[in-house]
Amino acid sequence: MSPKLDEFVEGSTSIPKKITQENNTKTNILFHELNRVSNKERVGNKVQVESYQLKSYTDYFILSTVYDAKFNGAGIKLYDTANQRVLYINDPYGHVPYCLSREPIEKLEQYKFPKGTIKRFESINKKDLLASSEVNLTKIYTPTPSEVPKVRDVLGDTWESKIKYHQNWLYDTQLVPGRKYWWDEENYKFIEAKSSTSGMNIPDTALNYLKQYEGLIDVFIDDFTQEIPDMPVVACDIETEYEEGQIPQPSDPKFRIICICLVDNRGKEYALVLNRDEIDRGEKTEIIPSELIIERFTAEEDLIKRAFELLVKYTVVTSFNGDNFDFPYLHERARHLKIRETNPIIWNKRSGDCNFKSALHLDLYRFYHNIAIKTYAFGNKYREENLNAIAEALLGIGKLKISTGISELPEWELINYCLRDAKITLDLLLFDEKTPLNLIFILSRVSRTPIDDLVRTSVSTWVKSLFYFEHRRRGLLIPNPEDLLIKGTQASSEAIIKGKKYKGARVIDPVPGVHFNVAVLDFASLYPSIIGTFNLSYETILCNHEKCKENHVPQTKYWVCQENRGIMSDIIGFIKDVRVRWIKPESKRKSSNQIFNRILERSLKVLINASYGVLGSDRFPLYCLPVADSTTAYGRDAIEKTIQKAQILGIKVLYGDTDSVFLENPSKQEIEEIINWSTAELEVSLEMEKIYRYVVLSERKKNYFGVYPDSSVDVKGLMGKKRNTPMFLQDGFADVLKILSEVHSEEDFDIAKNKVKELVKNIYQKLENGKYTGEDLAITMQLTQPLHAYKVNAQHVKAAKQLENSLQKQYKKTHDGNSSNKSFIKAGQLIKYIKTQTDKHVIPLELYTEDTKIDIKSYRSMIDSIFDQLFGALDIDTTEVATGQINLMDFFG
DNA sequence: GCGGACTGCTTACCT
DNA sequence: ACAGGTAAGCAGTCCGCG
Repeated sequence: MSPKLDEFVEGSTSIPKKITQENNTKTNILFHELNRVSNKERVGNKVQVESYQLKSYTDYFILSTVYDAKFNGAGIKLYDTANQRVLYINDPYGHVPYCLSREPIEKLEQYKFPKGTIKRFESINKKDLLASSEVNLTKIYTPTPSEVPKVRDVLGDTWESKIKYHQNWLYDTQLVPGRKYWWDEENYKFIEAKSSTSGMNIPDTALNYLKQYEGLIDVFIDDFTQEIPDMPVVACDIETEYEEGQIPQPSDPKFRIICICLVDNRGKEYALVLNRDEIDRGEKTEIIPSELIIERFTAEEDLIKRAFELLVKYTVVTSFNGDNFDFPYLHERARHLKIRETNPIIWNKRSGDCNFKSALHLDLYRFYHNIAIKTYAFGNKYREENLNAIAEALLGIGKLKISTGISELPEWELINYCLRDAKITLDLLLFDEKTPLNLIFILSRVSRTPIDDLVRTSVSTWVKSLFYFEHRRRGLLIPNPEDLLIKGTQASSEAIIKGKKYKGARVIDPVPGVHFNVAVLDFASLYPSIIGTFNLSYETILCNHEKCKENHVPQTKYWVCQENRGIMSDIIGFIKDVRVRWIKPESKRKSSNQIFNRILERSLKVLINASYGVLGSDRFPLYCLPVADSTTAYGRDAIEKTIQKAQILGIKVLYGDTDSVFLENPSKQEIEEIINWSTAELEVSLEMEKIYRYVVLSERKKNYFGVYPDSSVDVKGLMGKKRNTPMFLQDGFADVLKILSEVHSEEDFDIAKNKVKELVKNIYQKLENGKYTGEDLAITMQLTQPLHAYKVNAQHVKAAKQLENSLQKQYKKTHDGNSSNKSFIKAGQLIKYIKTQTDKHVIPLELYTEDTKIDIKSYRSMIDSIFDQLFGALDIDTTEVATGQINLMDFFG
C-alpha cells in the first residue's frame, strides 16, 4: 500500500478516484491515499522535484494549514525533523467542506441551489448548548469551500458556515498546530508522537486542582510539555533605491533592489549587493563581521535569483514588515524583471500576506504590533512599533544611523545598515533562548491556530479558534452570533463612561499623602478566575433551570446555572489554573526548563488576560454581553467586600483599582488573615503583590508613585512619564524621582525638597533663557486617524497639517510643479510639535528654527502641572498645606 | 466682543 | 477591531453681560 507520489504533480487538476470514497462516517473524516508529498526547490532554470514519502516513526511538527485551490483541499505544512525541511503535503484525510442546516434532508432537497453547489447531504446529531439538548442537523457537503457562502445565500440560516476551511480542517482532524506527530502508514493518519521532553511531571498540588477539568489536561498536556523544534531560521531585509518623497511600493516596483541581507541562526550571514558604478565603495569598517559572505552582482536579476535560492533553504523566514514591503516588493520586482519561474514567494494581494510554500514566514512587525503581545508578553516595554524602538527596548541595540539617503550610501555603509536590520530582526525572533519564537509556538498550540495565522491575527481569533476546536471535540454545535443575543442585548449595569456598553471596574478614591510601609494585595487573574469560579459562559448565564435563579450575580439581575459546567468557564478556568497552580510555581523553580517555563507562563497569561476582553467585544463571534457584564459585577463585589473586611480588621485602605487594595502598614498576621478570608469567602485567590517603603498618592486616581525597599521607583500615570510630555520635562521628572527615591523617613523629605526646589528652579531658568532645543521642547503625539477624519482641529492635527503642506510644496518643487496625489502624513504616525506664539500656536518640529518664538507661558504652566502632581501629595503629610492646590511659583518663590 | 461654564474630542495612561 | 475607568488639554459652543 505505497502511496503514488507523482499522481498529483504540479499542473494536474483532476482529483483521484479514491477521494470520493467517503467512508468512515464515525468521525466524518474521509480517507484516501496520500497523493502527493513533494518539496520543490528550483535552482536556476532547473526544476528539481524531490519526491518524498512520509515515514513511520519520524517526528513531524504540524506548522500550519492552508486552503490549496489547485488541489481543492487542505494543504499542510509539516516540519520534518529528520531532514530539517518543511514538507508541504495535501490533505491525506480527504476532508470535504461543509456547513450545517437545521432543516431535514427532505426539506433541503426542495431548495433550488445554483448548479454545482451541493455535493451531498448527511443527517447528523450534535449537542446544542443553548437548547441544552441533542439536535438533528443536516451536514451539507460542497465541492469546494467557495460554495459554502452560496448555500448560505439560499438558505439564510446556516451554522458553522463562516469558519475558514483550513481551520475547520484542523478542528475536524483535531490536529494541533505546533505539535509533534507520527505518520501511521497503516491507517493513513497522523498520530500523536511521544514527547522526548515530557519529563515535566505535574506536581500533585497542581494535579488536584486540574482534576476538576474533565479530561482537559489529557488533551492539552502536550501543548505545555512538548519540545519546540530547532529549525533553520533566516532573517531577511532588502534595500531599494528611491527618489526624494517617493517611497518604493510593490504596486509600482520601479526602483532597483540594491542590497539584500540574510542572517541565519546557524551563524551564516549573506550580503547580496548590486554593483553600481556611480556609488563609492567607501571604507570597510570594523563593524562588518569576518564571517559575512559578500556577493556582488552586476545584474539585479542575478541578485534576486540568488536571494530566492538562499531563502528556500530555510524552514522559517522572518522579516520586519515583510508582508507589506520586503516580500511583495521582491515578488513584484522579480516579475518586473521577468524571473517569475524561480519565485518562491506567494503573495496574497487581497490579504496582503506573503508566504513561502517551503517555509513559514513570520513577519515580526505584525507580531509585535499585536496589542496583547505588547502588553502582556512584553509588559509595554516598547511604546512605538517600529524596528528601531522595539529592538532598542528589547535587545538594547537599534538600527544603524546613516549619513545620507539609502540610494547614495557608500557600499560598505549600505551593507552595514542592511545587515544590522536583518540581525536585529533575527534577534527579535530568537532572543532570550528563543522567547518570541517559543511564545509563537505555544500560543499556536494552545489556541489551535496555524502558526502563520497566529502571527498575523489578534487574540480574538486565537480565543475563537480555541473555543471552536473544543466545541468540535465535544460534539457541540457552534452557535451563530445571533443565537447568543437571546441572552439579552441590554446590560444590567450602566457604564460610567458615555457610549460604553456596561459597567466596568471599581476604582477607590485615594487617600492623598505620603504613606510609609504600604502593602499591595491583588487578586490573581481576577476576571479569568471569576469566569472559572462562578461558571460564567454563554449557555450558563440566564439558564433555563428555575432553581438556578437563586444563584444570582451581585449588582445585576442575572443568574448563573448550577447544574452544568459552562464551556467557556471550563476552558478559561482550566488554562488559568494550569498557569497559576502548575506553570507559575514551576517557572520560579531553578531547573533546566526554567526559561521555557517562563515563556509558557507568559503565553498562558496572554491568552488568559485577553479572554475576558473578547467576551465583551461585540465583534467577537461568541460575544455574550451578560457574561462580560457579570464578570465585572463579580469583580466589583470582590474588591468592595475586601475593603469592608480590611476595615473590620481596622486596617486603613489607602487606594485600590479593579483588583488591588493598598493597605497602610498592616501586620503579617493581618495580611494573612485577609488572604485566607478571601480564598474561603470570595473563592478568588488574593495575593500579596508588593510592598512599598512609601507610596505617594495624590487626590487623582491612577496616579501615584511608590518606592520599593531597594529604592527602585514605580511610577503610575503621572504626566512626567507620559510620552506626550516634552523631553526636558520627562528628564526633569526623572531627576526629581531619583532624589525622592533616596528618602527613607519623613525627616528626609525636608532635605529632598530643598534639592528638588533647586532642580525645578533651574528648569524654569533654562526655559526663560532659551537653553532648550527644539527636540527638548517637542510634544510627541500620535495621529490616530487620517488628517481629514478629525472633527476637531487639535494642536497635533494643526501641526500635522502644516507639515503636510510643506512636504507637498517641496514635492512640487522637485517634480515640475506636479503636486503629489498622496498624503505624506499617515494615520498612526507620531507628530512632534512645539508650542509657539505664531498665529496657529503650534509648529511641527521639522519647521522649527532658531527664530521661532516659543510660547514660554504654555511651557511654564506645563512645568507647574507636572510637579504639582507630585508636591500636592507630598505636602500633605510633611507640611500642613492644603491639597495640591498650591501653585508651584508661589511654593518655590 | 469676551470670559466662564460646559460639553465633546482626543490622547495616553491604569487594571 | 479584546474590555471599561481616569486624567488632562484643548476646541468649540452657549450664555450672560445690558
